[in-house]
Amino acid sequence: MASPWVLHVDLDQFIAAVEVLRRPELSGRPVVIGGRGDPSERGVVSTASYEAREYGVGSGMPLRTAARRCPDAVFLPVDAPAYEAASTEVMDTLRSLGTVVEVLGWDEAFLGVGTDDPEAFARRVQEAVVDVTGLHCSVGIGDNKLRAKIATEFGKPRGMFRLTEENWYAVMADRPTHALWGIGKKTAKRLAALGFSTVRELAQADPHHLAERLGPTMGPWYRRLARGVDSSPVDGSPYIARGHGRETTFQQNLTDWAEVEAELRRLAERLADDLRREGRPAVRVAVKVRYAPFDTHTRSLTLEVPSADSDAITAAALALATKLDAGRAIRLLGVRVEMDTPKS
DNA sequence: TCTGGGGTCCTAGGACCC
DNA sequence: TCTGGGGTCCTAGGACCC
Repeated sequence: MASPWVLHVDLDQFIAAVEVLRRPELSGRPVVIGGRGDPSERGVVSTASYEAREYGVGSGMPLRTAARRCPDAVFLPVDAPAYEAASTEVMDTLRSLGTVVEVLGWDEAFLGVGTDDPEAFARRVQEAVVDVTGLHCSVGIGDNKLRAKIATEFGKPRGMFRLTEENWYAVMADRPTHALWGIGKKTAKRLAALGFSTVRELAQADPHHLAERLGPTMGPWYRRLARGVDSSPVDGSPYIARGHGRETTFQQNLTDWAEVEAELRRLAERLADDLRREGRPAVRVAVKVRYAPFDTHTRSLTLEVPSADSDAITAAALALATKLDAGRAIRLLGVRVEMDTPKS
């Protein structure tokens, strides 16, 4: 009888790999994709090729910093449609293997697989993906999604790694809590202040103590993460967004209020287009503002009547804008909408 | 380091109602 | 009069992930 396994498939340097595929002359060179591809502009690195990472360039880093660290890198603009097309090709390939596929963004997916040889299945996945798309991936093999996801890092690049209840503590016990999926820098710091710096320490923490200090939901959840416990199923049902947002960071801060209103109109109209295409009305509208230098706020309202109408979304955004500080220079503006969540 | 854009989920206070 | 407890909705903010 075949056993249930979770495979986490993660494309290696996905965006950079897509760019190199269509420009083979970039192969082997440091390539950095981010913003509009101009490292003198405001923007951050989306993905750096392995060659660029050698210079200390990584995701989320300001483009200016990346250019300083690796002046010889090729800088390219983000081309979302190209990555979406490549992603679709990858996900279709995964589905063709006859497994449940849960998509996690452009370059990752969980597979629910019944097999007695998960490594052999992982190899089949890697071969199918590279044959069809030319892209390489790493595979994490786990007895649940959490362990599969964490395992992938140990398989990179182009490899695989198995992480289960069996070897969980051997692999993870002495690592910082930050190594867990769902614990970021802020939470790791809070946990360290409570005396929990490693996965082992967090796993052995008193759950009541954690609930008291970190909340009744989050506290016990962090402890489960540290123990590698996760019972969530691999869910292959089509993704239904809770909301959509559009935002722009300006190369020069905005100080003219007429420009602020014009930008909000544009963002609201784009969102209304998205909503109409989906055939779902918005129930809430929010405006986001980032004043110079980096002070971010949101204002939101619930619509009296759910709507996907461009005028209604725009009117809501402009009404919210009256609560902004017209005297301050603005670095970023955004509009987001939330839809009604269909009850399952 | 001078900090994008697209998302998800949790928390917490106040309003409001019974 | 000076005081309840619970439930739900609204709003703002924050943490995290890719």
